[in-house]
Amino acid sequence: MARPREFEPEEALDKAMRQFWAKGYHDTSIRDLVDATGVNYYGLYGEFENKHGLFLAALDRYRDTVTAEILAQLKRPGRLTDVITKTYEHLLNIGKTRGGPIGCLMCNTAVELASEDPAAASKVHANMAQLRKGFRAKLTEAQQNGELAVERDVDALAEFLTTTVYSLALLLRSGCDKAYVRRHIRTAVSLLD
Amino acid sequence: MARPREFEPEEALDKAMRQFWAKGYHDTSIRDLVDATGVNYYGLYGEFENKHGLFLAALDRYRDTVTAEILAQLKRPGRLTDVITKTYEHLLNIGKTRGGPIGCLMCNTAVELASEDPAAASKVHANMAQLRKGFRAKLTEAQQNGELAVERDVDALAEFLTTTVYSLALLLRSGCDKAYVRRHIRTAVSLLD
DNA sequence: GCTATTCCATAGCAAGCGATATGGAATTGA
DNA sequence: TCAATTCCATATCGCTTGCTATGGAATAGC
Repeated sequence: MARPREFEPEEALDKAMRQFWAKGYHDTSIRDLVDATGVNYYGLYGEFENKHGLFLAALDRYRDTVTAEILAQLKRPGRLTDVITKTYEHLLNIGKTRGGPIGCLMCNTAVELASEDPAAASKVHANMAQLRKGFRAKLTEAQQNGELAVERDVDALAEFLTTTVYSLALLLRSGCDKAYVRRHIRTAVSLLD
Repeated sequence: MARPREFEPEEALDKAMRQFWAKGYHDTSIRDLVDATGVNYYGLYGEFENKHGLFLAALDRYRDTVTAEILAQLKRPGRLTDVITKTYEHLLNIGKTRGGPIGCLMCNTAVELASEDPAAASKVHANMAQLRKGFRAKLTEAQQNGELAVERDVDALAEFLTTTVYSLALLLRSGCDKAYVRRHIRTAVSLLD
């Protein structure tokens, strides 16, 4: 061993993630990341290969924290529409900055990079698949409980509810007020009645 | 008069619009725009004030062409669900490049710029309002025809259908296949039954 | 105390950015 | 025919980009 590093990798990654989340990939510079994390170039490039590597790590971090929390919300017991609504309501409370809501990193990345960055696109789709799986589990459970008619297409509904997560993030990021977003939640969830 | 210009402003704007549409604002350089339009710096800066001005003009151009076409689709006669479905299907056929679909310029802009660029955000919201109005007219007509129950909330549905336009664009841009997008259309439209 | 090793801080690199300045080509009216 | 005007083509500006190189500070084992 020699001189110990003066930063916590996970903490730095968390701050980098928020930076990318707020400003996107292209509009975030290495200097921005150095400022946001408090870690210098050497540390950043030692821990992650380059800007792109740091970004991919940030996407993983997002999955492991934000998406994981959404999935946890989905697994909480309760009536189908209540749990789904509460999960969506939870989205309204994440990703806030002083400048307002910043949506969802995966949604932002889907728009900004998916068509030109296969590695990022892959992580975005993996995230969608995780959400879909979570919704599907809840929907299947509801069919067994009799809350959801057995003839409903659980796969199609799970896809729809997953896309709605992204839709809500889009509305938030584009600056729509919460009342607008809540109406969308109500309308989308009414599909389950 | 003196030497006449060698480009057509509308044609150049159309090409610039497609460039921004495909690659976004930050990732499109002036050189890209010069290459895409065939117009040199002098012509570009003479016609539009700067990069940002050209971008705002591109958003207007998008509204006047692409959004106008969507609204025209909505106004065509036919049963409510048929017209809405066909309008959504129409979205699958626009914004294609060799590299695949590029979604919707307004949706892309909402994600990339709305939080930092008030002028762009304003145009995005105006576009949403236009779409909402178009959907609302069709929904109201359907209520009068008896196709849609009078107790349904036309405003909430119009908002929902508008957001769905953006959702579909998001799915297309993120690389989801058409079958996936079509299932989303079917599920969303089923809300009107 | 000394050397080896690892990390921090900063200067610097080539390349690209948005924007502008310059010189010549094309067209007009006199 | 020739000055005036407008446009095209290109060189160039100051600045930022992602990334690297360098010199010194901090720790470890000996």
